[in-house]
Formats: sequence, structure tokens, C-alpha cells
Amino acid sequence: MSKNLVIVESPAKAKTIEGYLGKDFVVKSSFGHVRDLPSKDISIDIENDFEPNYVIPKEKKKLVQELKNLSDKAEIIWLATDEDREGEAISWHLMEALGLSEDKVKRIVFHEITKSAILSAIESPRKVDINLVNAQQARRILDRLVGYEMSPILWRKVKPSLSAGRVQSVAVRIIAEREQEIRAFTPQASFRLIGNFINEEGKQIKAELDRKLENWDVANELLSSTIECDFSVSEVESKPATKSPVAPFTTSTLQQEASRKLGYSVAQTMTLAQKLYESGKITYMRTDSVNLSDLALNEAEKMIRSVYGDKYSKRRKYSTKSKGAQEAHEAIRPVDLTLKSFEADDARAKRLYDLIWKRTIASQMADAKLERTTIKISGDKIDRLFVAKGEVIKFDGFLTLYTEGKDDIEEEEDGMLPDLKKGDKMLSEEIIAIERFSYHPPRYTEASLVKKMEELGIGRPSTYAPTISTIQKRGYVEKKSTEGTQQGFRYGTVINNEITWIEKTETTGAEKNKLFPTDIGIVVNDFLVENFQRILDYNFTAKVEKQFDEIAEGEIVWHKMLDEFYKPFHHDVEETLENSEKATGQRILGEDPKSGKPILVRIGRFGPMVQIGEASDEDKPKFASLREGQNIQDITLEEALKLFDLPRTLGTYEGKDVIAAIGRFGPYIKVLSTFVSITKASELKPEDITLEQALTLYHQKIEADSKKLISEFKEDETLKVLNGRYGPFIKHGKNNIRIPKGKDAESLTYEDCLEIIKAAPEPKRKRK
DNA sequence: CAGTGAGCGAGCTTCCGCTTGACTT
Repeated sequence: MSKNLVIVESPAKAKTIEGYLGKDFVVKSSFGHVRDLPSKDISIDIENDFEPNYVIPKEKKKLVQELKNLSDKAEIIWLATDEDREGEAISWHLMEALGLSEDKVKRIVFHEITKSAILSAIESPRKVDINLVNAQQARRILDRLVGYEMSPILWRKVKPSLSAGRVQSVAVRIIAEREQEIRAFTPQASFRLIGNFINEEGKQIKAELDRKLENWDVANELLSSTIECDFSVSEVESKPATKSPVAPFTTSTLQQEASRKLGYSVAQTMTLAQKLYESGKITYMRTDSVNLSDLALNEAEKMIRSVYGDKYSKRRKYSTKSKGAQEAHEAIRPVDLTLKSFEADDARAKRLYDLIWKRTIASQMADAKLERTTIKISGDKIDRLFVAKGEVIKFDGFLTLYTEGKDDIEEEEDGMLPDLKKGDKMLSEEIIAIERFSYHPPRYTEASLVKKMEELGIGRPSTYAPTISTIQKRGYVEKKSTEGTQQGFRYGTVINNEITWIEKTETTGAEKNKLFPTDIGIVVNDFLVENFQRILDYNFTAKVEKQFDEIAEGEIVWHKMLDEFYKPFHHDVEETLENSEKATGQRILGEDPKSGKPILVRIGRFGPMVQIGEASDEDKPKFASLREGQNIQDITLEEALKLFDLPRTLGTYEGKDVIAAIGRFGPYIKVLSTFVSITKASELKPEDITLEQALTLYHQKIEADSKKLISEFKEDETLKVLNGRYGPFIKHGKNNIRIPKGKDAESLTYEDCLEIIKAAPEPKRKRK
């Protein structure tokens, strides 16, 4: 048995480190935290200094037992969890869960997985820092209190199963408030003037008027003034400039750049990065550090000098700009910087690697040297200048490999300008005036939301992706694309001293994969902002983080900090439960022309809906759910009334009503007890489908279903062998069972089926 | 799988941060 047991957080890390240490060391992984508060209730004794009740989760029991067996036999246990608040807590929980005595334990830390870093860590062990552990406990307990006291309020005041928390609720607020800004935005028109000029030698240049013109009258007047106007170059100015590379990737910047350049979702990027990490291609992918190890710096320098030449190399150290950074790891970089590419079946992972490789190498390259030129052209009949800006790369430096993507719609690229001299006479070939409209602030993408969250210090590298998935799963936010709208604009030209104006149209405002708040998101956000201002404050996390730091420094006691937070918070909880109205986002649209009763839209138990009449009326009110794409804020009375046209009875078939409606899975018809989807391909709509058309669909389905059945058995009517989307399978009551490879579906007997069912794993009930 | 929305009351839902698989569709 080995004398030394080393415990790290990640199994991939354990494998690497075992290679660096001798045979006297066994390296194991804790797979993250080993104890936590149970999820069933709050599990904090608030009266008793917020004493937490930690448990070992079921799925961790086996692992903890294994670690305990190993640690009992080892002489020294090296706790090598990450050097941050969570890592320190994991070490402490390990001591508690494994029953380790302090004299057997040595706490070591390293920020990079290199042999020298690990050996030097072994040389300087320390004790577990209980202050830092307490800071983590305060963080954990505060999050539990906030989440588990606020969420139940939403169940009662808005809708069951909703959730609220320090991080997710602020993320939703960001999206909801951006939408408010967009709704409040009114586009402003202005006119841009662009001239195409040519000099006597035939050199052409495109230049824009130095400011936008506020309306058509002004634009038309200036355009008219360019008729028979003499133009000449009034100024030529050239200035040298430099561009520097950006820092290597952190989790957040990797997610942003993979979204901009490769179109990956935040979750996709993380899955691919995890694969690259596990196969040893990149360093750890959940990091907030931009630091590179000395080893990596040396390797980069050597590689750049030999492949690109000495003048392309520039050794750089970057420092983090984000406030909450804990920097327990390196930046995300290739493990082997000389590995430019590799064989792999996953093209998407390869593209992500390529991005990481280029970003890392570029970060160690020289500045690009540019020359920026501005040429100004004046005219004798106008008092404004036309300006052209150009940029010439004198030395490409890091740009040879990498340019960072941009979130905003980019202005036209500045290219090279012709060699013009001051005083050159310029002939105007064409002057154009284009009407432009200012554009509302852009909606967030998943990645730009992560960027914003990082700026506010909410969330951590390991939680950005899960948080974004949570707020979508709860139905607060949805990812959508919009087609944009037709926008008319005025377009004027002066050619051959003649002015013409025409009307043109273009499509503007198309958006891809943007985050939109839902009705529920908006109602929940309004409710929380009103009742829990302090938690929803954009700076709340930053403020408590400061206090966590003070706990870590030993300046304040953790449960006193919690007490000060909890008292007023809990008061708000009680107050809200007692006094606040149910939040429904209710809006009255008008009157039902048939009954004269009020029509209103609101959030119901099952989501947004329209209601005709009040609950207190003699007849029950009528209800209808909103359809996809409709929302409480801007549905019209007409649209709301249309929702009551369905379900429709088309007629009868074999004595039963045939019904057309729209359900959870789209439009359908119901004949006898069979549901048949109305597909888009059929070009039929539930609003006007006829009985005849419906019956045709029904018979087509019966026909198709008959081909589905491979065999059935008289012994058990609930058991059938069927052809499904994924090939043949056995249907037994509600359970679907796969047919093992090598068995022929058609020749299965009843006994064969029973055997397969017996051997099949228990079906897991998925929760919604 | 294609409904629901009152009220009664049971029993359920929920947080943030560390880590990977084991699942099915």
C-alpha cells in the first residue's frame, strides 16, 4: 500500500499528476464536492448560528468509502484541491467526511499542472485555512437561504415550480430590462452623405460627410449644393498606430468567441472543451485566469521564433481584469503548443481547438504596426468636409494568426486609400444621400449574457452554462430568431449635376439566437424587483463577495455576517408572503362583442392565457392558452378572440364528433379516440379544415399505423413488437424496450419478448 | 401526448458551485 494519498478535484488531473509523482504516491479524485446541503429542505439551523446539516449525497457514498479505505492505510494525505474558496472547502469536507486527523493531512496547491509546479507544491505544504472555508460556508448558506425562501413565494404568488436565486434572478433581470429598453426605443432618422470622387490621374476615393444630417430638408439642401461644386483635397494626414493581441482564453471569453466565430451555444462549447481536456489536448476549461505557465511561455516563444521568425515573438504576461477572479488555474491553452492540429472525428472539437491554439499563440506575438490615413475633401459651395479613413498594415505581427470577433454589427472595413496630395482637384462622380435609422440596443446572446454576468461578478466559470440553461428551462427566457422588418428609406443621388430622390426598402433588425424574456419571466422579474430590491440589485453579489473576503481574512465572523443579512431579508420574505397580491401580469383587452364580458390576458396556473368573464360571474369564465409567439404585453383583442375559435367540431364520424384543435404538440384532429397531427406539409389549418379532409388524414394514419405492427400476442394484449423511429422495439404497456443486437424482430416469440423485458434495465421515469 | 384555469388540501417544486458519466431520445 502506498504511503502517500493525493486527492485532487478532477480525475483527468489525477491521471496527469500521478505520472509526475513517483510510485510512492497514489493520486485520486474527489469529483468536486463530496458533501452538500440535502436538496429536500433548507437544512440550516437558523436559530443556532446557521449551523448547516451537510450530508454525503447518495451518488458519492461509494467514492467517499473508497477514499476512506485508502486514507486509513496511508501515512500522509495530501489535499491538493484547487486554490480557491471552493477548493479549500472541498479539502475541509474531505477531512470531515473521511475522518482525517490534522497531523496526517498536508494541504498543497498549484495553479498549473506542470511537474515543477507540483514538486515545489509538495515542498511547501500548509494547513487547511478555516477562514477561507468559512467564507465558502457563508456563500453556500446565503445562496441556500435566498433560493429556498424566495422560490416558494413564487409558487404561491405566480406559478408552481418556479425558482429564484442570487444569480439566476439577476440574469433574468438583465434580459427583461433590455427588452424594456427596446420597447421604449423610438428610431431616429438621419441622412448619411457619401461621395465618390476621382482626381485628374483617375485615382478614385469614397468619402463620407463628416456628420449625419438630421432631416430630409437639410440633406436635400446639402445635396443640391454639391451641384457644380468644385472639390479639392484639403488635408492628408498619416499617423502610425499599433494593435496588440488580446489575452489567452478564460471560460467566459472562450464561450464568447466560440459563439461569435463558430456559432456554438455556451453549453456546446463547454461539452467540446471538456472532451479536449479529457483527451489531454487543452488545459482545464473552467477558469477565470489569463495566466500562462512559464513552461508554456517558453514553448510559445521557441515555436514562434522558429516558425514565424524572431520579430514575431513577444513574451507577454496578462493580468485579469475581472473583479471576482480567483485564478486557481491557468488560462485555457493547448497542452502542447507545437500541436497545431490533430486527427479527430469530431470536426467541431477540432475547430474549437484551432481557436484556442491561435488565440494562445497570438497572445505571445508582436504588436501589429499600422498606418492610419485620413483624407479630407472640401468643396467651394459647401461648408462641411468629406472624410475618408484608411488603414494600411505595415507589419502584421499577431494579426497573421488571429483577430478577435466583435458583437456589434461592424462598420465597413477601412482599406487602403489612394495616394492623393493636398490641393488635388477632385471631380465628384456621384454623391449619395441615404436615410438611416438609429437602432435599439441589441438583445443578448447566451455568450454576451455571460460577458455581462462576468462584469457584474455573478456566477462562476463552472456555472455560466448551467445558469443559462436554468433560466430557459424555467421558462423565463427563450432563445429565438426574428426575421426583421421591412423598412422604407429615402435615397437621393447627384449624378451629372442632376438630383434624384427615390424610395427604397430593405430588411432590418433580423436577429439570430437572441434571448427574449417570456411573459412569465417579465412577471417574475417585476415581482422580485419590487419585493426583493436588495437581492435583485446588480451590485448585490459584489457587496456580499466583499464580506466573504473579510471572512476569509478573519476580520468578521461568518455566522454574524449571515445574521445581519438574514434578518432584513427574512422580514421581506414574511412581508411579501402576507401582503403582496398574486402577480399575474393581468391586462384588460376590451369587451367580448358577443357577451359584453371583459376579456383579459394573464398568467394562469399553466402559463399565459386569455379569459372571457370573471370568476365571480354566474357562468364560468372561458379560457384559452396563448399560442407560441404571442405574449401578454402586445396581443390584440382580435388575436385573443380568435383563440376561442378552436376546438372546432367538424361533423361526426361513426356517431362521434370529429374535432380540430391546437394542442401542446401543434395542430391536430381527433377522430373517435385517435389523434392525428396536422402537419405543415399538408397545408391544412385547424381553422378551416373540412370533415372530408380530416377523414382523409385519419385514414392515412390508420394505414401507416398498420405497417407499424410487426407482431402481437394473444397471451398479452399490452405486448407488441413494433416498428419505430429507431427501428423495431417491444412495447409493453407504457414501456418501450430495445431489442438486443443480433435478434430478428419478426421471429420473436412471446417467450422471447418476456425474456428481453426481464433482461432490460428498469425504465427511468424522467421528471419534467 | 393533444387538459387544465373556482375551491378544498395533499404532496410536489427550489439555490450556487465543485466535478463526471449514465441515461434516452
